[in-house]
Amino acid sequence: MEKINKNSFTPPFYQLATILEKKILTGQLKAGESLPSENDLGREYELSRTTVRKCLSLLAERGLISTQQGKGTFVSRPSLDRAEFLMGEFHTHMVQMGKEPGYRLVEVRFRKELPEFAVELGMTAEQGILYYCRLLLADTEPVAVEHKYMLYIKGRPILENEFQYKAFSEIITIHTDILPVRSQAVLGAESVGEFDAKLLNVAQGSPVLKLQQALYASDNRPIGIGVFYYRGDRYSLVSDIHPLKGER
Amino acid sequence: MEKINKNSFTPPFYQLATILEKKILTGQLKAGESLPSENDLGREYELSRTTVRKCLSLLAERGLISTQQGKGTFVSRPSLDRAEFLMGEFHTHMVQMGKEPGYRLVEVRFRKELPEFAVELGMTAEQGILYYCRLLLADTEPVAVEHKYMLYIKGRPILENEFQYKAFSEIITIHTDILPVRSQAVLGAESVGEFDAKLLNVAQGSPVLKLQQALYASDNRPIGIGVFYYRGDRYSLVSDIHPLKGER
DNA sequence: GAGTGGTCTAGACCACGAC
DNA sequence: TCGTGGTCTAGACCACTCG
Repeated sequence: MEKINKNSFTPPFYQLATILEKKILTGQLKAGESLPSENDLGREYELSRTTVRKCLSLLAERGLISTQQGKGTFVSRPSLDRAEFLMGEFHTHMVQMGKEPGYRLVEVRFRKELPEFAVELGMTAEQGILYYCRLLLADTEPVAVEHKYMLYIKGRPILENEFQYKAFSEIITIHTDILPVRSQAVLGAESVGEFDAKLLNVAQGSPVLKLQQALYASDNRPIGIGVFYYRGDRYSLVSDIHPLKGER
Repeated sequence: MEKINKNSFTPPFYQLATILEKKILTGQLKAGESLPSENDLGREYELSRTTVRKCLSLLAERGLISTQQGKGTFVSRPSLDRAEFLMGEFHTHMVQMGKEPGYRLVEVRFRKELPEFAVELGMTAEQGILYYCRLLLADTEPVAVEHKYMLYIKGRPILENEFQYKAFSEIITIHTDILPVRSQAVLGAESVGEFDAKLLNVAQGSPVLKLQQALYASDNRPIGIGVFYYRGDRYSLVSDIHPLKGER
């Protein structure tokens, strides 16, 4: 049996995690089987129960095991064949990809009516809608178009440079004094329409990733809605699942 | 100051998390600011440091705060304007959506050569390739096509019913005796080709979500590659970000 | 050197599931 | 009733950052 090296720079909880992970990956522990109890693991590897639990929660986060109170800890089924796609801010993402992010404000305007899809999401125009449209660039090449609609309440003027980096939820707070507390995003594939195709410099009907985001106030009323169209040939999401490293 | 109710069924670490979350959402704690130290929080709310840390790790998971050893704990910027899309197995996903999942095996065959995109990913045909193609259905309607390529090594016969539910990584292990340990998935938008369009019952060139998955052995060599095309009009991914509930 | 987060221990009580 | 995971405490040592 592999032992814990207490003099290593790799902490014990992490060492134990890699040991258990190996047993799962090599089939010594098979899907559906139960692990030894936390107390047993503690005795076996001479660790406190707290440390064992920290290790197990690490494996649970990665989807390798799951726990059931009163019953035990069990090896999960899939582990691979899973994918997790994270979308942060465009700016951050481009920097990570080694590209120079850029923005071009296409239009800002006050609207009296909402587009149909926003109404379907339960949004109401109330005093009006503040709309803006931006083009997102990578190394000066267009990658995505962004359309945003938010409730217009305060008479505060709009400053162009606000749209450069600020997050949508931040802009909404400034302009409406309403705090968004919940957001929902839907990701799918569509054919790009005429207007957006021109901005993106692609043929009408080209495939795009569509991200529709809705921000909700604490009373569950939508106060801002955004739509992004990402060029299918220039933008994709990546998910990586890899084993724990023996050392950190 | 809000206090911790030690008689509540909601555990203290969770109560503290909702208190701190509220302070962040309402702007009492602004982005970039530092939280009180863990010891201070413990004194303030009469909790042990362990409990305070459990609460902070919950908020960190949700992206609300981040910690820096030796410096402190800080409020993060975005919180909303973030999205997390999880893709599990088709079967599970359909059941969650209240649909009846179904599968139709279109083709299984032995190939001597790999398609170009698989070669570009670094895969080699070696003794040959086992290829299969499935149609994924929801309530008998086609939703996606799946193409899989894996190394062929053992002379083991292929059983049709193996492809019904088993995960790709499992099938690979059975047929090659090689354990995949890492997977990478790329998600994007494309126009569907003639072959897949017919299977999906859509017009050629219709927008589809393309998921390309590669499974790697421990020596970092790709041993299996899969491609999914999901109908853009019938499949999308959803991400929800909501505040902690005061009660559980 | 003082303060911060990161890790670990030993022991306690609770809620749940199974017998 | 017993074994399981879930939570909490009080105290310890370490690694890192900063003045």
